[in-house]
Amino acid sequence: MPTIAHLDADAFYVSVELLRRPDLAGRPVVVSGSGPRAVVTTASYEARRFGVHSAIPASRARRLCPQAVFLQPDFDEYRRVSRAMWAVVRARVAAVEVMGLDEAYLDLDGIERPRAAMRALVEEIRAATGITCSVGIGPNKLVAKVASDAEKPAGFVALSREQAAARFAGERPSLVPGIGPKTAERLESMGFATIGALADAPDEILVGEFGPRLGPWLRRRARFEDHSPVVTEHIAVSESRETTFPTDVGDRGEMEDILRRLAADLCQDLARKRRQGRTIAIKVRLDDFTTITRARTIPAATNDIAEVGDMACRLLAEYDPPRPVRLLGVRVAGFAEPEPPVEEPQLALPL
DNA sequence: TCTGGGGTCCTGCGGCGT
DNA sequence: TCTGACGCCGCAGGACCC
Repeated sequence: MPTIAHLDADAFYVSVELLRRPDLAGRPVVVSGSGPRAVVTTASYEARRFGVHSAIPASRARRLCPQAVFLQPDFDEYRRVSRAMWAVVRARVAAVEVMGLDEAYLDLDGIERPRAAMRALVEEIRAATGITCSVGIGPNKLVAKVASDAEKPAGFVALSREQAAARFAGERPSLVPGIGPKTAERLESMGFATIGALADAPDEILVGEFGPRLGPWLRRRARFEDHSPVVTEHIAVSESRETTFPTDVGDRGEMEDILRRLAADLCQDLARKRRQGRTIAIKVRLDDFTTITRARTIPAATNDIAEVGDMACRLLAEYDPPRPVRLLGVRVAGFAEPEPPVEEPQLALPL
C-alpha cells in the first residue's frame, strides 16, 4: 500500500505578504487585483470570518470587510518563496508532484516513519521560509488531499481509506476534489446529498445520469478509491494568454490590437521554451458572460508572432462578436515534440 | 452585484479514411 | 460499387482545479 502525503501551504499569498509586513499579522488581509473587475486571490483566515474567500469579486470583499488590508499580488515573490519551499521538500523526498505554487503530493514510499518525517519536514519548511503548511497523509492522493484540507490551518491528518470514507460520509459531495458545484447540484437533485449516499449509489443510476465513465468514477471518488500516481514531471499541452478589460470593448480594431499583443507575449514565451504548436485558438467572452472559443489547426507548428496574431484576428473576424467583449484570449496547443530523435525506427502503421 | 488568469480533462459531434 | 462499422482527428463547450 503506498503512502502519499499532500502538503498545502496555508493562505499562501497572504503568508508571503506577512513575511514582509509582520505588522499585519492578526488582521484581515486580502490579496486581490485593483481593477473594477478584480477578484480575491487569497484571504487571510481573519478575513475569511467575514465571508471573504478566494474568487469573489474584490468589490464585494471591500463591502464585506472594509477594515481589511488589500494588497496587490506580487507573483514574482510568491514564485521565489514557492521555489524555496519545494527545494526543502525535494532535498528530503524524491517523488514530488507540485500542483501550482502552494501545494504538492509526496510519495513517501521507502521513507521510514512517514508521519514523523512529515512533521519534521513541516518544521523545516517553516524554519527555512516562514511558511506554515497543512499535511494530509493517506494511501492515495485523494485521501491525502481531503485530509490536508480537513483541519487547516496547520493541520496534520493521517487517515486510511476506510477512515476517510467514515469521517466524511456526512459531508457534501463537493468536498471531494473533482466534484464541483454543477455536479454536486445534479447529485443532490438525484437524492445523493452526501458523500456516504454517493458511495452507496446504484451504478445504473449514476451511469444513466453521468455516462459509463463519469458515473462509476464519481462513486469511486466518494469511496476514496484512487490509483493515480504521483507524477514528478508535467509537460504543458497548451499555453495561453487572456485578459479581461476594465470596461467592455466594442471596436474591432481595438480587439485586434489586443489579440496581437497577447499573441506576441505568448509567442515570446513559447520561443524561450523552444515550443511550437499547430493549433491556434481564441477565446471571446461577451458582456453577458457567454464564452466562445474558435480554433484552427495549421499544417506546420509555429510560435511566430505574426502568424499566430494573424490567425487570431482571422478567427475573431469569422466569429464576428455580436455584442461588446469583456475578455479576449489567445491559445497555442498541439505542440510538436521538443527534440524528435533522429534515428527513431519507423513504427508500422496499424491497419 | 457580478464573476481573473492559467491550465487540464471529458464529452459529444462531424468529417474522413479504411 | 456501395454501405456500415470503426477509429482517429479536429473542434466546441463545459466542468473543474489552483
